[in-house]
Amino acid sequence: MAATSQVNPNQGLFEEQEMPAHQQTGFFSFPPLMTFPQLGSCHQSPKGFILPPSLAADPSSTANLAETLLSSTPHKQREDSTTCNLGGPNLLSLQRSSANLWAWGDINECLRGKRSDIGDDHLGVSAVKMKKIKARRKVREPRFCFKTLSDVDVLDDGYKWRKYGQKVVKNTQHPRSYYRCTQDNCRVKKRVERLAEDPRMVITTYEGRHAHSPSHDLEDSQTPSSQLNNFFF
DNA sequence: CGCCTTTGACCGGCGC
DNA sequence: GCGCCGGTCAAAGGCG
Repeated sequence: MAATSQVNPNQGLFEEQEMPAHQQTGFFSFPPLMTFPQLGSCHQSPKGFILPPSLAADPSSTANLAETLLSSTPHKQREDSTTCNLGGPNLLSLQRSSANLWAWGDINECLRGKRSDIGDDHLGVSAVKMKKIKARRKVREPRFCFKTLSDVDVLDDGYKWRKYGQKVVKNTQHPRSYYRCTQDNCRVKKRVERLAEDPRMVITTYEGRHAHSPSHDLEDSQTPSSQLNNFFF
């Protein structure tokens, strides 16, 4: 896919700036229209990015886009959790919480569509719950997740992964797989599972940031991911 | 032989 | 304190 234009680096994808009232629900403030080299344009809705059909239909491109989004997150915000709200097959949105809430259970419920008000979930938690969350709060890597319509579980995001575990989680028919980046000194992990309601959808959750370029770069320095990463930083 | 997946065991957090 | 659950470990086996 040819790039029509490039992202203005000064836009600061995840800069916390003049958040419109209607977006102050935990979502990052995105520019209204994002154009990703080689991936095409993504219009922004109050809920996140609306992926063009060509992009939404391509799992690899979606994975690359998600990686790009995390790559462009300012350091101070990477300290927070960044999760993806799954509003639909073509919607990719990232959610910020004010604390590093390590509550996979919440995310999992989000993924299963059991909650419609994800923003309120994080912003309106009870004091008791917050206390418990803080108690279990640890220094964790930034993470985000997204879903993709795909026949294959592992999307080609340009990195090389090694599977280190598989688990059947409660109330799901499909096992969850755990992967680690094979690169030395890279502690990035990802989880892959199928959406309970729609097994055609793959839920991919990334944790951490790669300290290296995608493995494809070793063979081809002109890959989209390389361009994107170099572009943002 | 090296790298990978598989899979049961183990561990720690959490709710009751 | 106990049991459940998710996440990780590590041994074993497969594959190129």
